[in-house]
Amino acid sequence: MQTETAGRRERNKLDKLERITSAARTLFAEKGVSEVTTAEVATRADVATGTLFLYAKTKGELLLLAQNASYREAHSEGIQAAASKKDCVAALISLLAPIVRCNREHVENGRTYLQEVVFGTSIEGYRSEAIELMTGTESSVAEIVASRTGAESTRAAELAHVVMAIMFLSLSSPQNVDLTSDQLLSAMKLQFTTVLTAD
Amino acid sequence: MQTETAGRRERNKLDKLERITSAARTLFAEKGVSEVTTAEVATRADVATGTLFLYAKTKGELLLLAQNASYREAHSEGIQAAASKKDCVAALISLLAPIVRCNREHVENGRTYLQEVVFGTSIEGYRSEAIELMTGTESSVAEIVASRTGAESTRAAELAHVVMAIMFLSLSSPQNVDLTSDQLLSAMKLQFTTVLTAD
DNA sequence: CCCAATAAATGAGTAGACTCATTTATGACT
DNA sequence: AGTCATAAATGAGTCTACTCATTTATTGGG
Repeated sequence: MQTETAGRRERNKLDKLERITSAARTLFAEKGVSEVTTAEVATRADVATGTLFLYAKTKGELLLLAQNASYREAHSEGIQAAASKKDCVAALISLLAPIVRCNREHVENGRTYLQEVVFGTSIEGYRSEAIELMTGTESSVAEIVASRTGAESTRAAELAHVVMAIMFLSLSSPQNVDLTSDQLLSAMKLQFTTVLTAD
Repeated sequence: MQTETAGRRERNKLDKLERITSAARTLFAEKGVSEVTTAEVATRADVATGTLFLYAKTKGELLLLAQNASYREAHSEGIQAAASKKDCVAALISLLAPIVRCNREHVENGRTYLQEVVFGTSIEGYRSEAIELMTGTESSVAEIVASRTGAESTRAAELAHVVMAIMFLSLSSPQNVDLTSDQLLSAMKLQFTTVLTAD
């Protein structure tokens, strides 16, 4: 007897995951990761503390769980916005602007998200998902570079890697914590131009 | 009555700092940061746990305290080695090779060091020292770029920033944890070339 | 030399992320 | 329905970085 929806067990898990995700999102947005305890998230999601760690192995994974969806959405937005731009740097900025803005909705959370992506330790789980998102973005960058400058695909891939490095450090650097998204984008634009133009 | 050496108090502090630095260096090198507890370091340095945190505000600062000297030395070595190189990329690799090797003496510690530099929170203390070291290295890079390519100083500074970003991510990326120093340097060289040559 | 002022050291205590032995719920099979 | 096997949930307990009220040491002045 296979019902349309999966079994009770599966539905329960989905429901808990949803409650946890939503609790984490709300609390992190309100107070910032560092001011939220895992116990708080558990309480708000109405699960035991142990249960929380069944759904996210660490507090860092919890942040990734809470934010990955937004980054995915930002990525699609960026792809759409970039499509119409002819100039390479302009296209790159259009592509990355939504990601930068997403990251900067809450500076501390955004920086912690990146920290978790690069320095986190979980092999599978939400970190892998985040890494895939980044890889996907890097591919989009490579495609833009290749199509707008006519560079060969290996060179485009190298440049894409550099572009991602620039974005990563711009968003992470403690020197930039007080900059707005637009200021960050200007700074990034300058570096992209430096890197992509002969002289 | 001003003796040659400072007062007993000052000498005691210096001595404790030396014991703590050395204990941290040894233990971190032996087991890696994550496998060493602050209590262990305190015991080995023969101070109380509370005392440890008088000398380094966090475990991360302790790592910076333990490693900054090595990085400073690596930087001087790099400057020496780069001096004789005419080619820009070759000079950059010579400059940065000692730093990369220093960082890779122990992969986990090296990555944690960088994590601490970028994401740490202490304003003054050993983190500032580490940031100054990085800034100094970036200046050396800028100087090399300016002198070897004839680029204007603003452009050289931008390129230096990019070069540092490439090094930082090369050393931090989880994808690179299994690469040797030489493999990392090759990968970096490729990216430097891509960025510094017109096409 | 003694005393007050100040700096440093101490270690029991706290907070918070995470674990794991036990309990509870679900599903499969008769 | 009843029984077993298995998956999931639970929360008391652990571990460890870090704090802070108390104690101890140093110094400079009378």
